[in-house]
Amino acid sequence: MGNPTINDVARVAKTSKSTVSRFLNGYTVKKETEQALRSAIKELKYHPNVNARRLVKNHTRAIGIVVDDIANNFYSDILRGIEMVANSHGYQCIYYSRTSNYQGEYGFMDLAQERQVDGLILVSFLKRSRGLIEKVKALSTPIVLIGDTNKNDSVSSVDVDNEFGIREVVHYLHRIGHRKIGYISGPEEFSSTYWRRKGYEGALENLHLKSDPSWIVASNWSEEGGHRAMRELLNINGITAVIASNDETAIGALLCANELGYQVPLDISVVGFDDIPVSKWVYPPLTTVKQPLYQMGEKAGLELIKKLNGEKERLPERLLIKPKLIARQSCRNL
Amino acid sequence: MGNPTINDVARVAKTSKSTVSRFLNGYTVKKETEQALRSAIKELKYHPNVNARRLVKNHTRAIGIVVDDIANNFYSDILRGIEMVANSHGYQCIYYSRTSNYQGEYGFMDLAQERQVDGLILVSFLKRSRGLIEKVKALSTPIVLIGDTNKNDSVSSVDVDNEFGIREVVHYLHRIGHRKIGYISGPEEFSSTYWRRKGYEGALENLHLKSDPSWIVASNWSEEGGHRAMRELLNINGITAVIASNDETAIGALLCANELGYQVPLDISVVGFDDIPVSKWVYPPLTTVKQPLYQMGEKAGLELIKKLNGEKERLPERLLIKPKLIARQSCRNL
DNA sequence: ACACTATCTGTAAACGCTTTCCGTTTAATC
DNA sequence: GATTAAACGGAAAGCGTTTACAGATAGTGT
Repeated sequence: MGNPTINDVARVAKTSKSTVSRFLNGYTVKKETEQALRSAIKELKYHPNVNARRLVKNHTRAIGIVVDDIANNFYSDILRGIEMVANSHGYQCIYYSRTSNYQGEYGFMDLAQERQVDGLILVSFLKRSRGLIEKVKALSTPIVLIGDTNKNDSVSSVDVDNEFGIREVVHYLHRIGHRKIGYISGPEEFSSTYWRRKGYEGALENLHLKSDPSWIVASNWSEEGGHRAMRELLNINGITAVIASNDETAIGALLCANELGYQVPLDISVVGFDDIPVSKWVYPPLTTVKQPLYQMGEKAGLELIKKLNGEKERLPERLLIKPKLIARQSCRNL
Repeated sequence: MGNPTINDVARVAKTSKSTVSRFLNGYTVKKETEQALRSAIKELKYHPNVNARRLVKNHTRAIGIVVDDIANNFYSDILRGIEMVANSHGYQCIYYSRTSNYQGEYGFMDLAQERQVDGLILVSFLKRSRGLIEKVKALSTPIVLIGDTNKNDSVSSVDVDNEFGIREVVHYLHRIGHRKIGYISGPEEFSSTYWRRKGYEGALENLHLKSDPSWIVASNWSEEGGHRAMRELLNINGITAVIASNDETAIGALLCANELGYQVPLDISVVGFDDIPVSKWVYPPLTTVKQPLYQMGEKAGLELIKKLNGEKERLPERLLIKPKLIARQSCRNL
């Protein structure tokens, strides 16, 4: 009827349950007992009850990965990265989708508080609700954040080096001859908007390129927003390239240019940021900055596991991963 | 130091632990005790230890959702559907990604055997390894399959009504004037290949349309395969439409037609199957059959929950959900 | 033969909860 | 004031593990 327990295998292997337990946990037992144990386990189809084990061990060897929405596969490489390092350290991953869950946005906190997981990785590129960080810090569970985070959050986090990424773009454009470069910025509430724009402005200054406030137009990271912003930028005399602070915006810009009779990259170059899957399918294939998602996942996983392995009181760390420029066909050599 | 337990709550609320437990499990208690309990719980930040509870209750109120690969978001609406009904019945979902997991392809079976979940939903459109079904049937855990399944698997499953879907396509094409229709079939190892082709042949017969074995060309559900198949089909004299048995193939066909100087839909109409996200972005936007993913998820979740709720010995059921034709611009009215 | 480690094994308590049993208190109804 | 029903307390057993601790067994050197 019920499932076989450790007692059952002790009985058929003619030994005690502590020996069985020890064997199961990797302690050495005599050759003969080992064989008896193995055959008993096979015969009974025994599998340890993980709930009992977790109860006494007071840890689960599982980490919770909470995403805004499982249906959003922008993250998928991050998840792969986390799963990779988690598994190789003996941890299981369990996923929690914030938006689709009826316990609501904070439901994931129960995962930790009810001791279903040992630690949490929170991956989110959406705007965080105010107070999320505070709530999360109150958790006694180790946690690391991936995504749009601030320096002073005092929670461990990993993010792309946004400033570096855009700086690379400017340098690239400069190298291939561009001198008057426009910029489509993102929504102010994201710190990555700040850092990306800083990368743009810093690089311009570094290269002694001219700059002008009117060359930066604010937008909202949507295709339609990119479209509008591009129309403004196209009015600027002598502009040869525009950098959009994300790919959707860049695609909107592409579309706008086309509609207005500009040829990309002949008449104007455009570059994006993120390297979302479609960016290579649009026409022309978009030059962009690839977010190092897999590595971000790895780093976050590693950081969490370090915390879990005794280094509990380790200070919050903020890891910035350098992204890579992917040159495709949306920029012209001048 | 440690986490607060039910005993602590009892102590500060000045009641007994059995009362606390009863309260936590939804039995009615006096108004005053309820208040005392609530404030004690809040004060201590008490959260029940789910592992202890699962141990004694011998169920977890969790269902495992195993997918081929979390990174593949073709499924995402299925997942949403499952999560929706699971949550509304008090079940938690935990995801397991087969390919990315180091325990290997069958690692998900431990989820059940170690009693981490009460039931399993296996969603897979990839080719299943031989023996998977057998292994899964040996599990004492309730299970339902989503995807490419056979009638005689004797496991509950839900799938699209493939035959119906393609039949709809043929009728649609017939209605707008097409009479000579080609078909690009899929890999033989999928039962959906069989049913879709059956839908094509059946509809032709129904409508007293001419048919010919050479109008059906086998392919492999890849873009490149669709490309090759289309080249053959385009040689047939007087053909006005071709049905591809999935969207990738259809896109390959589109590309091929373009390269060969045919205009879609002017010179030839093409329709796909699946309604993958890109299908609306290609040129021209692809007419296709939308898989009812969300509903499939719902149905599967419901079926599993029925099994879990006592109806354990219910016979395996096979649910076929009717898909819907999405008419876009890749077909011409003749 | 002996003592002496070094391995291996069994006993029992513990983990945090649910549940049952039963006797007691409290409140509601007539 | 008597009767009934609802809520409660306390104790105890049990869920399936792990883990001291102490006991047994084997292996070694004298």
